[in-house]
Amino acid sequence: MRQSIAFVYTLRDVPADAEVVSHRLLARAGYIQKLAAGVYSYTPSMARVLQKVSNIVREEMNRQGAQECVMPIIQPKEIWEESGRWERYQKGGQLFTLVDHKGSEMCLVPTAEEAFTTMVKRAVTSYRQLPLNLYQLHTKFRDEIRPRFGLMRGREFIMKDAYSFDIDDEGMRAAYAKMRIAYQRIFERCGLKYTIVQADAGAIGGSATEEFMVNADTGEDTILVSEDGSYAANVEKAESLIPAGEAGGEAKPMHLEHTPGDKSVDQLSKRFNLAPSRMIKTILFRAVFAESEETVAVLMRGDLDVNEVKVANAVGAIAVDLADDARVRAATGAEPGFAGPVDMKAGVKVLADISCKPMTNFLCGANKSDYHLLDVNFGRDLPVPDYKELRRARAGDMCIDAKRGKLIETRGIEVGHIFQLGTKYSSAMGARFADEEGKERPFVMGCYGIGVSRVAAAAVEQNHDKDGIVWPAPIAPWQVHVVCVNSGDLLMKQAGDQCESALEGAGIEVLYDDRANVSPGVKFKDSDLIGLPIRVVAGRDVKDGIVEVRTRRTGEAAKVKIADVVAEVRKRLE
RNA sequence: CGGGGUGUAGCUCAGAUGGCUAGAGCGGAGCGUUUGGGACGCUCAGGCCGCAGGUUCAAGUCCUGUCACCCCGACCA
Repeated sequence: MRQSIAFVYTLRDVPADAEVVSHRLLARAGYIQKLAAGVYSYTPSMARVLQKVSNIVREEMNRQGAQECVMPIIQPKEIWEESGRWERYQKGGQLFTLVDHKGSEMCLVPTAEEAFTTMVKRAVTSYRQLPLNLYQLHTKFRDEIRPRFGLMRGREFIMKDAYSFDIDDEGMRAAYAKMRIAYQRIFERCGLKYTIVQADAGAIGGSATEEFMVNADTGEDTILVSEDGSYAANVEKAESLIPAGEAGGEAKPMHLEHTPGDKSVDQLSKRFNLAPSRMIKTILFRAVFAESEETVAVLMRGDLDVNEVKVANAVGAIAVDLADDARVRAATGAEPGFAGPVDMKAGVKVLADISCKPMTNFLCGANKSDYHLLDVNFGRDLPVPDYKELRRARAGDMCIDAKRGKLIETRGIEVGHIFQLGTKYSSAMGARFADEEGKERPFVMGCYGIGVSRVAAAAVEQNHDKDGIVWPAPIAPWQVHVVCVNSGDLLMKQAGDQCESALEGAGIEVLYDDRANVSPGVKFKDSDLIGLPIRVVAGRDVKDGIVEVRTRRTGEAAKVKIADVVAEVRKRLE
């Protein structure tokens, strides 16, 4: 492709709204343009990158026996009501909905469990037709509460989504294992360094689920990894071992203490010279359900933090968030900062983290402004609560298997997520088949997503330098950038043309900067920015039949005869 | 949705206390000089100052509303 006629351009200035490096570089190098918040146009060069990623995905999916489909992007409300997700997604504010001319409600799909389940249930009636794994590469829509970071969190994005249909759990696990292998191969082939982590299933549902995280400091997800690397989990899911708290001793009588203004564990620790692990903090949440809301009080040992995802799962809520002051007052009858589990108002669900279980003679809020209770004991002063694992694991905690060492915190970009769904959708939607005994059974499903456009952004996030993008060769829009230093110089022009045709003849994709009247400096800057793996420069040495071949990542360059360009480029692409 | 902020040329931005015939740099067009790291000179084009009201002799500037976008927080491939 010749740059003199290609729609390839670069920007000198960084668009004001570009914050993360992938967004800045993709915009400056002419790969993407923003059309609306979280909505991007892909230029020809970006389309090539997306094609590369898509093809890798396709090959590895097909290799595992999955079959490609194309599903509607606009879907009727009905199937979403069948699965029960219309309400949930709308409540989350993430569903793009529209109404057609006759008043029917539709949505732009955020994911396609319903459509695939419907398609399969209409056509598959017997176990003999199973297993199946169907997928598509298509645009998805989520009206993100806050789109940001360019392609990283768009409202419209390209996703590969796959759905497996099996006879039983064993089949589902086998399908899951295959997808896990496919994903490993895909991300390796894309040249990404990644970590597989245990994850929370969120709105998709299901049991075992893992995320594929591209390692990047700018990632939005926090990951905890054991020192030996064998345990890795999203912080939403992570578990850990913690030192026992300070012992409280034999039960003493409970008493009220005046604690004016002391709302924090720190302040109380100082006032009573009491270790935070001797206190229980009571954190109030608003739990959102499909048709209602509830106040939930979570009891947590004073030196530990609450994991909100675990709270939501424990109560079966769509989401939980910190209660606002009004809700706190309604639940406790006191100002925020003095909430406690003793005599909590009716209607407030009380949960306790398991770390609270051994505690005796602890300190907690009194549900009375400026007062706390000391020497409180479960069973005597308040009912024994429902104990759950609600604690947020932290860096420095011991891995649940202590032999693996302590947990280290890193960050990642979620590019893939695989789920063992079970029969959540098939049961809800009446998707059944006849088994060997002729009995009707729901499909046992799995679902598997890869953010294709996000993979491209993550690749840039992980592969760039001060001058621009450094594409991993397998997903670069072209393999080689041939740069003619001065297209007005006949010899240079001829050498450039020769390199272009020799490389293309060898099946190597070439972007050829043949622009006239563009200074060499500009061409080199643009070339660095665009970031193709190999650069071939037709410059001052062409009079001797020599061009320069340079590797973008290392900057290492060699002078080679024009006749040897193909061989040199091939060597470097390996 | 809550909190903060910004809308002026294709892009990045400047335009105190209202006086504008609206600017700069970059980018673009033309001519010429350049040609191994965003080169130089001359000339030129380019603006419903986000939108709608209002105040005023006078509004890019003040007021009201509205829309869009960005940042910080709760959601996800």
